[in-house]
Amino acid sequence: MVEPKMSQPLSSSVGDYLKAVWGLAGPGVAAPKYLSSRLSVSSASVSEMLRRLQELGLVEYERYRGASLTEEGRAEALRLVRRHRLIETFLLEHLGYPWEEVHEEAERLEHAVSDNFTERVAQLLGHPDRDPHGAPIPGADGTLAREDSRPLSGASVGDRVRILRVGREDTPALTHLQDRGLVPGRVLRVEEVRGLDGVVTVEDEDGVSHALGGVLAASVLVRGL
Amino acid sequence: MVEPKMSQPLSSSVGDYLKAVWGLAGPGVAAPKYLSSRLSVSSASVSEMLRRLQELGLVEYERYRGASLTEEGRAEALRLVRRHRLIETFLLEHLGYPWEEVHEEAERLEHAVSDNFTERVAQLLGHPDRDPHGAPIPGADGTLAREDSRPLSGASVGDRVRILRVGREDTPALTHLQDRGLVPGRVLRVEEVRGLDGVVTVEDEDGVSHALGGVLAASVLVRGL
DNA sequence: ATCGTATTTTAGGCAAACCTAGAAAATTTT
DNA sequence: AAAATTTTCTAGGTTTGCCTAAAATACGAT
Ligand SMILES: [Mn+2]
Ligand SMILES: [Mn+2]
Ligand SMILES: [Mn+2]
Ligand SMILES: [Mn+2]
Repeated sequence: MVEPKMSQPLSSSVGDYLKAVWGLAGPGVAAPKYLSSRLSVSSASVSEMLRRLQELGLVEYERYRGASLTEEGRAEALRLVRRHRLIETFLLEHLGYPWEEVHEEAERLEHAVSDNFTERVAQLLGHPDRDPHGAPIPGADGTLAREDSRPLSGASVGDRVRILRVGREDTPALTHLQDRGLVPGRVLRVEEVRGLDGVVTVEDEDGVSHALGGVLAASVLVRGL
Repeated sequence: MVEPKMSQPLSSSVGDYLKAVWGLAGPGVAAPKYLSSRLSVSSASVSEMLRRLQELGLVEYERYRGASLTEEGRAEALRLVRRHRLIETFLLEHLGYPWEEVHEEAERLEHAVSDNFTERVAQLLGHPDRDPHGAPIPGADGTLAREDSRPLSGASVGDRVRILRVGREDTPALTHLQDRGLVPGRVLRVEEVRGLDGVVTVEDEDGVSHALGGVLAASVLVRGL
């Protein structure tokens, strides 16, 4: 149990740090270096913020090692992730945003909307369980569906798979995949997995072949058919 | 002409100050006292901010008198007002918010949404020209429709009028009016305008009478039928 | 015109987020 | 096991936005 401590609402910065810790590590420890590059902030800023987050009871922090979320920190991170993913879905389905642009807008809106807004959007959307990128949407109660997907980079030649999720959020990568129709729901057949450089070649439902570099292939999460 | 000066996006605080100056004064001068009470901020903070706004070229400021908007400041204020009013309309019509609750949520969201978001919402709503409180929505080009309404407090006994707009944004007042059906569009007959205390009594379309205090009556804007 | 009150400004502080430069610790390479 | 490199932390500084207390100015009333 954690002290209630009736805190004032947390800032956008605090929220983004918590999401970043959660995003990498789940229950594990996020290194300062990772947070620094992920949040585009100096390591000095990270050190300072981690000390403050510990002060606030949101992370456990050990100097020179990094930070992991407390129960309270995890709850706050999941609350933001829920907002983020519902907002993305809303932007796509109701405002006609292009698939690759929803993330950026959601990154700001997630800090400005109320719980009231969030739940009304959830209702409007019919309580979806995945966002436009295939990521599971945490429940209002903080539960998160288990993921049974595997990276395309680990598939074998001949596998027939369906894209379940795209684990990237930068616009260039999303645009690239979108242009080739490599989005959640698409069915692929694996033509080649090259050990040398990790390039994976797949054929889509229309018989078109696509070659993906190792890093990109690792972020395309699939499930066998 | 004002220097371009390619500024980074303005903060929420700056935006709310600009809206407050615009809200009172139009082209006139807003006194520090007014801004202080409207924004719930100390007069010291107001002095400081007005100096900065002048520095940024957003207001003209004369010590001990107050501030008025420059062209650039006015444009920014109108941009925010447009967002605010479109968001309110959206919250009411698409998310089912109660009439009296839309303002508060819009006050935060107006600072977080992009122009892209704003214009997509405008399109979704069919480019409305009034928000749920009857206030005109500025165009994307910064134009604002002329208002030909008069305060109910200035009406004469026997007048038949239609509510065009409610010029309040605090939830208690809005709830009070909403409960009595005194919202934009409603038609009323003026039964009494009491010189002594300014109380105005009106009869609505269902034959129900309502007495409004002078201040409240002044914020109900009507047009003769 | 002067007094008293109300308003506004100045002075001095504080907290949140960021930064750069340099010191310290950890890790990897030789 | 040193040395070299990388990572992290500390020190000190900046900007934004707020505050209280006290001084300066303006205004309204005698
Ligand atoms: Mn996203
Ligand atoms: Mn964010
Ligand atoms: Mn409003
Ligand atoms: Mn606002």
